[in-house]
Amino acid sequence: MDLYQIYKMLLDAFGEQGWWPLTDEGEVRPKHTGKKPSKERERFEIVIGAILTQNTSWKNVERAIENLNRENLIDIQKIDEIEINKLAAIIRSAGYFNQKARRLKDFVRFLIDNYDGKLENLFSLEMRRLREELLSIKGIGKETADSIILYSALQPIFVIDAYTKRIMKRLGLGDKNYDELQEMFMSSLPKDQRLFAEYHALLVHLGKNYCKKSKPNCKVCPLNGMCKYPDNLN
DNA sequence: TACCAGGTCCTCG
DNA sequence: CGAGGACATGGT
Repeated sequence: MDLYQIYKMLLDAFGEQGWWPLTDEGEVRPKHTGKKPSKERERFEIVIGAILTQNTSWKNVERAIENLNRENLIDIQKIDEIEINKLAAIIRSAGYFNQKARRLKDFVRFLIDNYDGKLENLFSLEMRRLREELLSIKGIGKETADSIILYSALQPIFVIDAYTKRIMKRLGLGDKNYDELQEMFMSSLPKDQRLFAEYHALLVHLGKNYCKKSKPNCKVCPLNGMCKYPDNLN
């Protein structure tokens, strides 16, 4: 049972997830449409979402993004200009709002200082270099950097999150750290952005609805047959 | 009520 | 390096 077969089982069970959620023109609420970000505004919305969702449920992030949309703040210059306390109040529902307001402002400041305030300039870097640049920004760790690279810059890197770690551990595929898990996925799968995006989304769906931290739904889990702990013994 | 949610930084050993 | 605390809201 290899990682690609697991992918196919999840896709079979859940269908296409349509990540990353994006806000349509004229709307305020992000939706999973499967549409790739084509405009700067859409790419930036993904960056914002990736930062706001750090250790926070997407539901809470969604409200914050709705607020930002209403105020037309999904804009690099406007985030740079707005007073930090006002920004913090607007993203309040996302939790850690003071810290995250600072991180959003740090990100756009970095972009303005080094890349003429344009994501396209930053994203034109080769993937490894892009990752180094993102990781040099305070508040952007591995998962956030990789989410931005995969879903906003559309380059093929595999995102590891708490769900992925928990699922791999429970399946019996190893209690590994971020780098080890990423290496495991990327060395055994075709380096394809679409595949990596869909796979990660499927793992999130599995982790959120089946392989939950407490009270997992092992009985109806599509991976039950190949799991090391099919009855939640761990 | 306590735990959980699509982490990261800082400090300390 | 890895463990432990801080950061904070909203749902169950």
